[in-house]
Amino acid sequence: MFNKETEYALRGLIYIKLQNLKERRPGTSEVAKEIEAPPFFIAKILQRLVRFGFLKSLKGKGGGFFFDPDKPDIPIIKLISATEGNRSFSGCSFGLKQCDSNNPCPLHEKYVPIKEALNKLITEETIQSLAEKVYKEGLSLIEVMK
Amino acid sequence: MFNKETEYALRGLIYIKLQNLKERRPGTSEVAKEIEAPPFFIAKILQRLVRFGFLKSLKGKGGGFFFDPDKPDIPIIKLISATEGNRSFSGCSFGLKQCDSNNPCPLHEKYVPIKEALNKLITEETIQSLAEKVYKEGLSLIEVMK
DNA sequence: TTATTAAAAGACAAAAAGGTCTTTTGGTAA
DNA sequence: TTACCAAAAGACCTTTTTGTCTTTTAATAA
Ligand code: FES
Ligand code: FES
Repeated sequence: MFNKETEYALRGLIYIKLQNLKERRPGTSEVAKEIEAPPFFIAKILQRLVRFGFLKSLKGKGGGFFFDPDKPDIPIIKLISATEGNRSFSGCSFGLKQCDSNNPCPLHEKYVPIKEALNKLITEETIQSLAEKVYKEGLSLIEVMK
Repeated sequence: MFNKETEYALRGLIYIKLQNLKERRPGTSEVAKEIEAPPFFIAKILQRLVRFGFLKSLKGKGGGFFFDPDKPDIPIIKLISATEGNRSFSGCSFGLKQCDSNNPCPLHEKYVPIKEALNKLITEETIQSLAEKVYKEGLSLIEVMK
């Protein structure tokens, strides 16, 4: 569905948001551990997210990552655009250069509604809304033994 | 959506099916040209499809690729399993090791219906049904200038 | 039976994705 | 003001995906 970078970014951002609510600013190694991502890789990904303006960071003792409380919520479509380019479900499932009802592929008719549902999902849900869901419903960001 | 190999395989198989209906057996270079795929790459892909049993082939003069008329239609989920492994939309969008309603990710609830629609699509449609659609509706397998 | 044709096989290579590590820079706190 | 800490930057590596090419094998037709 999404690539690894997007998955780690999603889980990482949600973890950071959750910690921010507890007045904490987690660092790269904590995030890596808690979302089960490769430590150096998540470090690089979080750096990129800061450069993109999704996150803020502080160096040195007590440093770490946090959300700017003044900024609006981040729809995950924005995250996906940043991590994988804006291909976000606009393309043709069949490989045509563009998905166009004037030149549809044989999957077009049935695929378009699915694409629209996906686009709706990633437009409506935000990092913050997902974090809230995790918090309220006690969900896990990693595999859990039952 | 799908990877390149799957896309080329899909378009290639449909093109071959369409030609078979006209009592023709296209070869690799014809298929490559008609679906706008890299010639050596589609050659390799078609070879694999023959090994998987999706297609038959004949060497030498008048040779080429064709479907065994005695075999049942091929649902595209089978093609996808062959080209990309059976990950076919069973996984978690969030990157959890498995998509499980007992340990759902925050996207689970809204993602599951989409996944089901996708699975329905790729289970119901076959190479043959798509070829028929292309034939009946005069669709194009490549980009078209209008 | 020989020339020709076209797929099969498999080595090779470029590009992208995924991941690791070291060095530098900018903060914090004692 | 120094010692330490943690992110930033960027080089480097591995694996997977995508693509190319050469050689071999098998079929056909003259
Ligand atoms: S043209 Fe292929 S999905 Fe729309
Ligand atoms: S658990 Fe993530 S999609 Fe089902």
